[in-house]
Amino acid sequence: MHEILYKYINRFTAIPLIEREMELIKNAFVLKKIRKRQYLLQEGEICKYLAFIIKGAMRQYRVDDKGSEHIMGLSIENWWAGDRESFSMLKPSAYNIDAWEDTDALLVTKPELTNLLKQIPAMVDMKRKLGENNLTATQRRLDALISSSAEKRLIDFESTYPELLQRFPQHIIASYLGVTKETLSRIRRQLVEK
Amino acid sequence: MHEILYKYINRFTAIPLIEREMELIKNAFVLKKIRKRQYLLQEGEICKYLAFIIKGAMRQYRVDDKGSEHIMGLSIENWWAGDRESFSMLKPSAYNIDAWEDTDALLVTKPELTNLLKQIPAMVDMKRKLGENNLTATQRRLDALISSSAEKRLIDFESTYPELLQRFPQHIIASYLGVTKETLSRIRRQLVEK
DNA sequence: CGCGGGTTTGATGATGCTCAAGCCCGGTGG
DNA sequence: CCACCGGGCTTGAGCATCATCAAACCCGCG
Repeated sequence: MHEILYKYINRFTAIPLIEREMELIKNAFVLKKIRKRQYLLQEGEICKYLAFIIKGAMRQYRVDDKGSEHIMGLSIENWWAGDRESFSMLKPSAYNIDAWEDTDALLVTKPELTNLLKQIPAMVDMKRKLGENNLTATQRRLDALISSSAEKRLIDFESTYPELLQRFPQHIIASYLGVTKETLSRIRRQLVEK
Repeated sequence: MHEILYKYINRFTAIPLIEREMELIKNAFVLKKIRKRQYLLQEGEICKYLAFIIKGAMRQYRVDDKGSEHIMGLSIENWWAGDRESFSMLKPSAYNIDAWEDTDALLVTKPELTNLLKQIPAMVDMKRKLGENNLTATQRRLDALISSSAEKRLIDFESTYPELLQRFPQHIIASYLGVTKETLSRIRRQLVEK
């Protein structure tokens, strides 16, 4: 189970994990099975765990005053789930995270992660690069929202995240892109008609 | 000149800077005066410097195919300027950064910063928190874009960044919020009429 | 005085939302 | 085997929001 995580970490660093480090990781990351529709985090709670997804699919979203959901993030195998703001600052989260498919994830708490970072240089590398990638991805999305049409955002999304397209229904993708499901449907038709 | 930076760094850490560390910082951060309208970074270049602003105001923006500008970030005293994606990954930037007012900034290169991080624990703390804050701010902006009206975005902006309101003209703020200057103008009138 | 940058206003049109209805399809239970 | 149900997707009509384009205005400054 944990081998997948070791491999993942090694992809980020020039200093591969050694036996002792894998042992530490194995103890810190606990396997949790999360059923479809089950919450990993609910609005108002502090995000206690970061989850590395072994199998399955999760979504992070906010519910507005009118009751509609807005997707902030989607994650599948080999991705992370968790509200980093709440996790790192120990503040109540504004978001919900739940499983869209039955999911196996490895959970780690903040104290345990901090501890690992003190002892495992490879994980420091990973964390740094992960932070960079995250910021980059968020900025791209922001950029697209202020400067591109919904059509362009869809095209970009399809080429950037083809894996996600096949795992989540259209109304979820629509919300991620910042449009309604009806609008997404119409945009898709227009694209086919070309 | 560098004292402001020392103070800034100390705000992020429980381990205050010592004499020797300040010396290192002083050598790594070079003062640069940037005239209004002068570029710190142009699209296509690799972002060689992170800039800590001592005095003045800068903006980061993208120019789309139609030639209109989209503001990605604004910074004034005690903030940073620079394209983190380009800086950390050494990739050509999609953005321009220029001075909106005559600006004094302390510039640091990536090798120098890396070196400082190896030697100064306080700066590691600062970098971590800065990263967290940055991601948080970007996520909030993203959230607002997919789930709030332009009116709510303006109200939030005014209460979150009152300093910026007084330093940048409305058409810049409008672009930051993802609307045109005309729309912003009308929204403001509506708000006054209430 | 006139110029330039910034802001406002108006008219018009595009884009995307809302609400409501119908469709498609893969279960599930009679 | 069929009827029905629910979730997801599509379609249409009407409406709200916002962009675009053009013009006027305002004001500080050379």
